[in-house]
Amino acid sequence: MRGVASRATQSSASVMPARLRALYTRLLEAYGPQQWWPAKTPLEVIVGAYLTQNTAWTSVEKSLQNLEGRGLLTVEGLREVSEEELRIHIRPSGYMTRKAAAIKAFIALLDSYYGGSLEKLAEEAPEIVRPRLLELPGVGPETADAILLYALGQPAMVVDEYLRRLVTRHGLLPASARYMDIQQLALGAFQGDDPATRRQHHNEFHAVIVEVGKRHCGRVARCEGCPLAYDLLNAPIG
DNA sequence: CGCCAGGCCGTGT
DNA sequence: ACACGGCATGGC
Repeated sequence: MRGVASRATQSSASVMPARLRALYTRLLEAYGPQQWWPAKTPLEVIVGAYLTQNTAWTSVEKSLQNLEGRGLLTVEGLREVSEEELRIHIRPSGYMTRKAAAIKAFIALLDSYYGGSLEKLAEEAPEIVRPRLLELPGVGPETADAILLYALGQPAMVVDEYLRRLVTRHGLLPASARYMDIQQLALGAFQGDDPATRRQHHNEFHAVIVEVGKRHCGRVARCEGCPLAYDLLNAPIG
């Protein structure tokens, strides 16, 4: 017997996902499908996911071009390049020491468990892949889920700072909500859909959330060009 | 100039 | 378990 708190939680468990889905629908109608991730290959998605950690995407693009121009945006290229040289190429995206080591560690995982094949990695069950990714240096829950969803085609749900603000500021979850709390809520918003549709919604949700964040013009004041972004992300708490 | 960007990690309570 | 600072660089 768990009392009123339990009943309140169970009630929230059904209504909050519906409210979140309504917010998602508004965003999608306002901004349109985003066709994410902005990359040509799964490996480019993965490298981009590392590089974009706390970093503007424009900076990531510079690094990706540095790698692409030298033929290093391949598994073999990243395997053969020295970590020292890799640092130089990814320098525009910051944290070059950590990120170079992290990317090297991913290639090492790919080689030791999957024969250097991203296809084999994608065939592995996400329940196995996610914890393996999380053991890697420089991979937290958001990077792991971004790789699962956008590079490996799994129905993962990415929780970023913008989604956290969306759900807390609209009172769907308390400000103390953790990553997995928010992820469970977001997964619940689409659990009625068939798997393929669900994966597509997960894809578009994170994509449109980031698009809103990009257009938001800073988090303090209302921006003339993006009133919807302000309303959805900077809504009064509760 | 100061703040921020599509986080993660080590350390101190 | 949780808060907090450091990590590097470039854009605005």
